Amino acid sequence: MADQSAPPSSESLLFLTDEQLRKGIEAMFFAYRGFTADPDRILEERGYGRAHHRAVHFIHRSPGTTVNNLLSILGVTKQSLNRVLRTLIEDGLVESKVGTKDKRERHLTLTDRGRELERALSDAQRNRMRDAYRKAGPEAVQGFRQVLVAMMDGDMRRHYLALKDAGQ
Amino acid sequence: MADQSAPPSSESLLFLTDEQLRKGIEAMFFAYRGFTADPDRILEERGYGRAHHRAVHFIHRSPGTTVNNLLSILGVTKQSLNRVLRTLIEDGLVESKVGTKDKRERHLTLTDRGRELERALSDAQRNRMRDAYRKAGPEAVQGFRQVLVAMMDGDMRRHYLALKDAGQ
DNA sequence: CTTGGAATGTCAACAAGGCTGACTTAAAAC
DNA sequence: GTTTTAAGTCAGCCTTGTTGACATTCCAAG
Repeated sequence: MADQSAPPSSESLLFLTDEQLRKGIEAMFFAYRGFTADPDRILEERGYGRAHHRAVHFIHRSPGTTVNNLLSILGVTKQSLNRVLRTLIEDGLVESKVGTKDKRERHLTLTDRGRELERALSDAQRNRMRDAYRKAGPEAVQGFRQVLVAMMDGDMRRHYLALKDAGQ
Repeated sequence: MADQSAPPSSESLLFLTDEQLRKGIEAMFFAYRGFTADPDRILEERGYGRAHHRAVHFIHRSPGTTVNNLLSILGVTKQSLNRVLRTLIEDGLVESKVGTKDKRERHLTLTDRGRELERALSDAQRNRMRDAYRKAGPEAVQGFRQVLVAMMDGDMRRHYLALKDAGQ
C-alpha cells in the first residue's frame, strides 16, 4: 500500500518517529472522511445530518435508553440533542415513552421508519468497514481496534466497553 | 482489552459478523473524539477551531502550498477556507506570498508564531497517538494504518499518499 | 405533607464552520 | 484579444454546537 515502511520488529522497544506518528494522524483525518461519506449522502437525501445519525445509531443499539444516557454517550448538551430528537420524533422515526418506574424519564425507541433509516445508514457504513477490513487483512483488524480503543478518552472508553455485545 | 474475541485466523476467509463491524464503527466514533480532544482544548484557549488546525497542519506539511491545493486536500469551499485563512493571516500565523512564476497563486507558509501553534497542536496529538501505539503494541500499529488507508475514499487516499515522507 | 432537587423540555440568542451564488481582479493560456 | 483560471469578497443560508433562563413533573427526604 505504498507506505509499508519497515516497523521496528521488537516487541518491547517501539521506535516511533515523529514521521510515523504524523502519518497516523493524517490517516485518521482522511479515513474519518471516508467513514462518514456514505451515511452523509443518505442523510442528505432525507434532510438529516450527522447528529441525527448518531442519535438513531445509539437508540438502535440500546432501545429504551433515556435521554440522559444518550447525552453522556454523545457528549453534547441537552438542548442540542433535544433539537435533533424533536425532529426525529415529529417525523415518526423515534418514539419517546414516559418511564413507568420514573415518570420523569423518557425512554427512546426506534419506530419501523426509524429502523428503516438506521438500516440504510448502518448497511452503508458496514459495507465500507467490511471492504476496508478485507483489504487490510485479518491481523490488521485486530490492531485497528486495539489502537482505537487505546486512543479513546477514559469516559468514552467506558461507554464503548459498556455497549453490550449482542452476542458476537 | 475486554473485547479480544478470537478472529478468524485464516488469511483468505474473513468472517466478519455484523457485530464485529459495528464494534469497529463505534470504536471509530469514540476514538475520533479522543483524537481531537487535546488539540480542541489548545485551540479553544487561543480562540481557534478545528478548521484552523487543519489549515495550519497542512500548511506546515507542505510549506509554500497554494490555496487551491489546500482546498482539494481539505475538501471545503474556498469561501470556507478563506474565512479561516484570513484570520490566520491577520493574526500573523500564516504568510501569503504572491507566486513568482504564476502571480495569480498565493503561496502559504507558517510564520514563527504559526509554527509555535502548530508545534503545540501536533505535540499534543502526537503524544496521544504515541500512547495509543504503545498500549496497542507494534503489530497493532501496522494494522491500524492499513485499515485506515483502506477506509479512505479514492481522492483522499491519493492526497494521503502524495504527502511526501519527510524521511521516515 | 411539603419542599428540594433531579430529569426533562423549551425559548432565545449566539458562534463556528459548512454551503451556494454572484461578482471582481489579475494573470495566464490560448 | 478572448477565455479560463486562481484568488478573494460579499451576502445569505443551514446544521450543530454553545449559554442562560425558566417551566414542568415528580421522586424522595425531611
